[in-house]
Amino acid sequence: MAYLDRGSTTGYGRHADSEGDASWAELAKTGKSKSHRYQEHEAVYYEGDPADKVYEVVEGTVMLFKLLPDGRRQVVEVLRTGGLFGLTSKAHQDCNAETLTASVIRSIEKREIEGSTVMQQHIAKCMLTQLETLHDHAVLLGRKSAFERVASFLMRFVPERGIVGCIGPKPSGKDESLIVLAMTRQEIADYLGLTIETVSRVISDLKRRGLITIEKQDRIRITNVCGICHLTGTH
Amino acid sequence: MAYLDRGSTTGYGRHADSEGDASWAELAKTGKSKSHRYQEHEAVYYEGDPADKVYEVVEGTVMLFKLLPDGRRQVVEVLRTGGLFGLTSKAHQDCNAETLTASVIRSIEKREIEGSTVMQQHIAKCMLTQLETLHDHAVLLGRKSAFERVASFLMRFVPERGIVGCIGPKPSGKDESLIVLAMTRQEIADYLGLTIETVSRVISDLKRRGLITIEKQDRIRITNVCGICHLTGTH
DNA sequence: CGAATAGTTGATGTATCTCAAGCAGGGTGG
DNA sequence: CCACCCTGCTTGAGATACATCAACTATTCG
Repeated sequence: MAYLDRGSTTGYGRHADSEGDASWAELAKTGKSKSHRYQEHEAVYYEGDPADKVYEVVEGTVMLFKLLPDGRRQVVEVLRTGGLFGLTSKAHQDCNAETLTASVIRSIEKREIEGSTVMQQHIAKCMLTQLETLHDHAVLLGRKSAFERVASFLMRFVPERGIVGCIGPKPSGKDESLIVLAMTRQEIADYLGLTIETVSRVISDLKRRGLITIEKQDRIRITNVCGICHLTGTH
Repeated sequence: MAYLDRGSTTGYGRHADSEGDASWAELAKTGKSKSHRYQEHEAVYYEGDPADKVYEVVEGTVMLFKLLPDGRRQVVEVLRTGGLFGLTSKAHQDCNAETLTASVIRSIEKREIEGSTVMQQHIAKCMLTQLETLHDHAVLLGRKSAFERVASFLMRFVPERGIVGCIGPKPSGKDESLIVLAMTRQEIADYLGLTIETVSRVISDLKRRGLITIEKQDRIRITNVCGICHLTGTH
């Protein structure tokens, strides 16, 4: 695997990297990493905690967020299987980390990593993807309307669509996709820099326009993927 | 230098890392990196260009920005001496890179880096800082008011202040700082997710309140650093 | 000096927030 | 099993911060 891979086509928002898993598995065998099971909405660490470990989402979903003194919250990253977090150049965590769903998280002492080139390269690869995701998110937060934010958010869950070179719906029939948000309205709002009411209104409106149907609060069926994609502002 | 340094106290927005320079200088000696001088507001590369090099700001300031199809622009990073860019996991650049001031930029082919552990560690260190900066910026874009955004922006230029453990003004006399923005109002607006008019109004208001004085458009004297700091929303 | 460019200021519009009430689903206990 | 409650979500009415549109002013540069 090349250090700065020039051939990958990792999609928007995907942090997983199957190639890299080998190195973690290897470390796990040597007993140098610890896995731990977390419940839904359980804190992994808090901003300011000593930052001596690196964490990997083995299973589940984790969010990183920051709080302002008056209670305003911004979710800065949402990590899925394969995502790394706890990465910081400082002695203390810069974010809070909390599970969104029940999760399994593996942690490794940072000093263990110093010896492993493979690990370092895997971490570098993950950071590159995170950097790109954060760039896209800055555009979303700085320049997109509420509709565009929610549409972009929904498209994150549709694999192989909404990315460069998207070929549109399969010629065969329906352009649907069932997605599981695994986030409350409040978490979505804090991720998209909106209020819970605005998120709710936009979703209701998309429903009214026949672009989506709500199956169960956090399970949404996009009945017109292309329609949602065109609302993202990116295309 | 530890891979994931647990003792650094690099300040907000500072990407420079004097320790790492040695490795670049080393590569420069071997003739594997190229330096190039750029004018003010000259493009280094465009979004979609092949991403086969890594760049370092040797001197000057560089911004990375993204464009939406309708022309909306978001500046996603502002890099100063020591900052690295062109880092991406994909085959193509995800951003546009343009100088803000006349600059000297060094570039290295990505494949040259694959052999150098020192280089890789330096890059990793820089990415960690960028990740933290982008987290802070997400909070700014997602949750801060126009006043808080501009105040936070101004505080970026005041070294050793507005960071955790800030001890306030020196007991001796004035709490001043002269800063050089090196950005037009439009660039500031596109960085802060605002319009040029809003940026202008906020700056005028800060002037009216006696917190700053404008010396020359992009040279601002903060006459009350603590006052500005308390407007950032972070403290 | 005058044109071109960048920044400021004012008047008005509107997208999103705020505040407040109502609704739905899921679990609990009588 | 159903009434009740709790929590999360939705919807409405009104307020507001910021954007937009437009005119004006300051600065830069030939």
